[in-house]
Amino acid sequence: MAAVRDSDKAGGPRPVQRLEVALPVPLPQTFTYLHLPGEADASRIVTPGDLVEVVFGRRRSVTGLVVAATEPAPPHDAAADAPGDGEPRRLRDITRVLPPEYRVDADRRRLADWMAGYYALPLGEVLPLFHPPNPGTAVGKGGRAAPVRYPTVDGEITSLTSAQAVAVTDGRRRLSERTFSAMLLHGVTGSGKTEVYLTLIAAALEAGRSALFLLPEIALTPQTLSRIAARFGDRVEAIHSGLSAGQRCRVHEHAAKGVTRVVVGPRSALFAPVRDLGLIVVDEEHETSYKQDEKPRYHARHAALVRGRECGALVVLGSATPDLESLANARAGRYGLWELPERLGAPMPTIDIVDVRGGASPDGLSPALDQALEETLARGEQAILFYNRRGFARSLQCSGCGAAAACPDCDIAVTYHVRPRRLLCHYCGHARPVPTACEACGHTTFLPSGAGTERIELHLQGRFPQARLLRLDRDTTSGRDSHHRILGAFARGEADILLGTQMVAKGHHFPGVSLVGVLAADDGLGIPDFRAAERSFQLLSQVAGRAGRTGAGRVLLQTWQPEHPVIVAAAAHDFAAFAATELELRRQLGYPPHRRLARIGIAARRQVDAAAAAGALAAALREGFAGTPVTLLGPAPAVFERLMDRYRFQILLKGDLSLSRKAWVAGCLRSLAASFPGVDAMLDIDPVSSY
DNA sequence: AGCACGCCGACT
DNA sequence: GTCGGCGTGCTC
Repeated sequence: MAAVRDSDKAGGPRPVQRLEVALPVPLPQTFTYLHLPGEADASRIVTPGDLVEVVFGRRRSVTGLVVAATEPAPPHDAAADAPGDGEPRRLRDITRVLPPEYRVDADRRRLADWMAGYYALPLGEVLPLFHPPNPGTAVGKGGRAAPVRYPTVDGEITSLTSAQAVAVTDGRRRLSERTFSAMLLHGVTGSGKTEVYLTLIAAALEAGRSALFLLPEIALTPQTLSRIAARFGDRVEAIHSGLSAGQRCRVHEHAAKGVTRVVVGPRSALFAPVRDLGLIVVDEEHETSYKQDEKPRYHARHAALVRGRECGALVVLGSATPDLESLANARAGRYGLWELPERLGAPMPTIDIVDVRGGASPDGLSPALDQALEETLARGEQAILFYNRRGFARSLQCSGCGAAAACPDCDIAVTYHVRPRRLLCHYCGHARPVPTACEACGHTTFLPSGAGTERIELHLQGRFPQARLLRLDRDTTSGRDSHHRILGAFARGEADILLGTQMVAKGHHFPGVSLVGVLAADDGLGIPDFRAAERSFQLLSQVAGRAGRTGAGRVLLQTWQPEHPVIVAAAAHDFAAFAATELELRRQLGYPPHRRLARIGIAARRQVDAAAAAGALAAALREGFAGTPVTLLGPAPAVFERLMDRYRFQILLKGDLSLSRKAWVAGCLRSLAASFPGVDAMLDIDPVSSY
């Protein structure tokens, strides 16, 4: 591993390159390595953009990005190996140069730089998004990745409605201009957004360009993939969670070589190295799953707009319930707007609000919903019931002292599950048997309080014993593909009732469903988050959209707040009314989209440590932001103050943070960790929730 | 972030 | 007596 090979048999030392390499570690600097072109495996001369494999610290193999490289030159003086001043240190050689398919080209490099700056991260920390794990390990050559084949779907729609045609015509024109533009495609459920996407993708391909099609992982159903495969055959490949590292490498290489022209996948698919990118589709653009909830905490929708800008592509954001930020951008003229107001084939379902005040039963079905369900089943039609809490009961209360069984690590009541029978913490996964006696007072009887899908399932089995019932929640979808299996079985009419959590709301076409029942429509409204209303409206609209897509459909919203503007607007299919009310509220409170948000989380094993660090950080930030338009809120204990045996505090920053201010905040967090050992701090730019 | 070194509790 | 908990220190 010596940098200088003075025993070269051809005579004279070999030329060496000095490389500045960005590595995936939370350190701001790059690292210097040496490379000897033409060594062992005839490795080539390296230029910025190449990926290399290096030994780093005690790690055998880390993938890094070359950000600077000297010309190959004979290694002469020892100073070339030493870091300028101070203690001279022998530099390490890189282990390997990855094949050219893995180079980060100029467009993607600009995206990486933007992400590093915008999210205040070292370049190396966004780097893993840009290549598959263990790049270059794909075995075999030629051939397509095996899992791309899906059965094709017959009866493709070939004629467009006039609203679709407007979008497609405008989109084609924008594609032909080969400059960046962004469009918001606002189309109600069943209005044919997908047909617009597919037609535009076809147009991009005709023009010799490539396309990226992003959608939430949960929407990556065999149904969806079949439809895309039917249209684009072997020019399309999908990325999803089921792919092995080797398969991911294969997709990556095909995209880089220009064989694959369309890449479909969840947020991570945005970084696929497709050539001549002309179109990026972000379907269900309001979905919060586009925000990654671990480092790097980026938003794929935002990053998609930047990638589109960097390569002159058309970016289409589609939703039935656009994110209010996207709506504001469209209204401000930063995005164009296409609207598909009409549902195809069937009218919008009628939505009735059912006031359950005073009549709440633990089983969750009002007389009105019970009757509607009975009638639906009698007609041989299908129903979906939505209740957004899994388990049997929200908590298990001691009937002696009233204490609810708690998680030892989270200061949260554990949920009572019947199958299997246990107490489960929904935050950390802690599970324990149901106690025979109260841990606090010794009483031996308990009260299951608050409903869950298991309890409702039990009730339905008793009430409609002849009905075939499927339950869909995280507990029934633990196995591979069980999620798709349950949805597929229901779509084929193999069950009469689908009961579940928000999983039942997400993009699936159920032709036989004529009734949707929402058991607690106001459930999400009490969440202490500024986006609670928006989430609720989106969820209610989405689940309502499952009803009657081929015939007459009916939706019942059970609620304790029948006059709540979110419930009223959802029942009236009135996105505009919801948006008007909510945007005004956001304006008054200074929340997005009127002002931007950044959230700082501080966590420590001991409460005093977290509190002290949060206080010190807030004081430093307050001082730094004095006289600027940035407002600081906090520090305050997080909504769930203790999770996973860690006490959590938070600070919110409201207002536009310049790149340099973000970098300054990130620096404050790093020095905080240094002066408060055992304290973790993280910065979340544009958080998707404020707690 | 890994990954290894280093010093205090409950077990074969 | 050790196995192993996670504090802390470093990374070209």
